[in-house]
Amino acid sequence: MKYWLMKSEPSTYSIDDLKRDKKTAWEGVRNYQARNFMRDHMKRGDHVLFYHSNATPPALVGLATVCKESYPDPSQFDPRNKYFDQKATPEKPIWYLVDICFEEKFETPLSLEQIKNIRGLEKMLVVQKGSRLSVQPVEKKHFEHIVTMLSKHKGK
DNA sequence: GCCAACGTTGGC
DNA sequence: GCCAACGTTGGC
Repeated sequence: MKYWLMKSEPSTYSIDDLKRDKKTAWEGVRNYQARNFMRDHMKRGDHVLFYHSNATPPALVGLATVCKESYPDPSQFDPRNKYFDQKATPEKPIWYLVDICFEEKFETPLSLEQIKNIRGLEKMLVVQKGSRLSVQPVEKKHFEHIVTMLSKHKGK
């Protein structure tokens, strides 16, 4: 079982959107490192911290799970899509994604500012300066720390 | 293979 | 809106 953090701008796709949809395809990731995590390492049942970037304040806002393992991102083949990639073909896809399913919206988000100031979480990738990765691994101890603090389903 | 120019991310 | 920190592109 692995743990991840996925970023989304709430104006693009928020935790409330995921709550409504129950499930979503994580389209539009165009960074190789993030792609590799999704394509090669994210497994069904892995836990995901949902993060709002470019938000006021930027914060962890909920939990999701990986509910479908990697497959080619369909948006790369669609010329009308903003994520269209001319170099990609269905025979040779470049970009991959996973589906994630809604688990929980935190009653109280955990802001980036708070994470920086909580002893034990200050080493998380997301608070490192210049960490722009939109899909990133999270250490088990960090995940559990956060779930213990925020989740209704503590310690599962 | 280097690296300058450019584009993007995301906190502030 | 600014800009630092990255990642990507493409000429050489």
